[in-house]
Amino acid sequence: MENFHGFFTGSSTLAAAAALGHGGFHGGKGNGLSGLMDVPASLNVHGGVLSQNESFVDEIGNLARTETKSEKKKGDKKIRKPRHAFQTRSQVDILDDGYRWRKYGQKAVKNNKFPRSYYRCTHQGCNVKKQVQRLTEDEGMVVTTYEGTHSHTIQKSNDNFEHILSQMQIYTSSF
DNA sequence: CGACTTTGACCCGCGC
DNA sequence: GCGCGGGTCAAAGTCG
Repeated sequence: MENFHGFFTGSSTLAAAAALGHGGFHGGKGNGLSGLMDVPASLNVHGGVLSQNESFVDEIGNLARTETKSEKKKGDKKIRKPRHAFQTRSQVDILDDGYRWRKYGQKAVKNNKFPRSYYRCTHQGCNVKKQVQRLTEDEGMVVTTYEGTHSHTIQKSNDNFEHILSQMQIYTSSF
């Protein structure tokens, strides 16, 4: 699972945890979420928000889309950055992973009554994106999809996130 | 006043 | 070609 190299810089614990999930997540179109795998875990996020269930899915993105329009004119490659879906049971959409995110869009998605929010890492030169989406079937479930890899360290104090990680329990019996 | 959010418009790929 | 759906832009608004 080399794709998680550098993912969540400064917290190899989560990278290792994410490596547990080998999802058949067909990203992009259709009911991609149906391919998510559940990895029972317990976690406290944001100090007070309860999480009872989580799952990780990694995807080697192979969709035909370049990142920006400016690059698009010459970019003929169909290579896309790996995307990593992170499913969490939480009452809030925003999981504070230590990075600073700026919201740049929100769209209503089909087959889902909740909108999907698009965020970009505000660190200069870091074009990591993430999208946050709540499931219609279970509004307590939030899916966060990361795209790209952070090329810098976490700007905020790691303490909170490390605390979260320390409380994380990954059950590997399913794999 | 700077950083961030909101929101409608725009762009693009894809299926018909 | 057209319409639809997903993703992004950017101006205006909001907040600390």
